[in-house]
Amino acid sequence: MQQLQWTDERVELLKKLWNDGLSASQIANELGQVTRNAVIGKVHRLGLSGRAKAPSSAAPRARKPARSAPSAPPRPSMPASRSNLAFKPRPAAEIMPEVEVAPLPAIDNVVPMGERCTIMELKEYSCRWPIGEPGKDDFRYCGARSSTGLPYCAYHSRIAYQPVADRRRDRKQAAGGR
DNA sequence: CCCTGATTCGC
DNA sequence: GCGAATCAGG
Repeated sequence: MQQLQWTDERVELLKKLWNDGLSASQIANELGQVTRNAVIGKVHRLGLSGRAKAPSSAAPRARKPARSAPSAPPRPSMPASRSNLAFKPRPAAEIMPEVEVAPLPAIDNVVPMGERCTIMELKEYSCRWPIGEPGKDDFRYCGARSSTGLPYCAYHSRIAYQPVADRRRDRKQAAGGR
């Protein structure tokens, strides 16, 4: 069994993705065969850590007393389900806000193909409107630039929040007008 | 709980 | 040098 080697190719991909703003676990998934710990470790060894990081996490830590004793597992409560996946696939209904998703039109076609992206390509500002069936091979997110603080682009924000506004307005009318 | 990067240290 | 274990924080 061949040990993992940080070939120039993989290192360059690592650098690219890291500078691109992807998280360590995302990069780990992209590279494959490595955990996010490995990625982080490599990043530090390469000296390209800290990309506009808050000083809070840079606070000194007490040294570990010892980790040697294998006869004394310190964390027996850790389940064997350690996964290096940053995200698990979720049904669209879980991702979407509180909105009755009944009569939503087939909006898939209005999203520019070029903007669609996988979960790995999502940025902080990317529109998270799901397109297609979660888990399926062609499942994508809208990916278009979203407004500040909103999980969706301007277009999908309207779709997502309009029903809420409608319900609120209707309730208001029903309460007041009677 | 989920996640993030940072750090230590056995290998 | 590598990366799991751990820590500290959001």
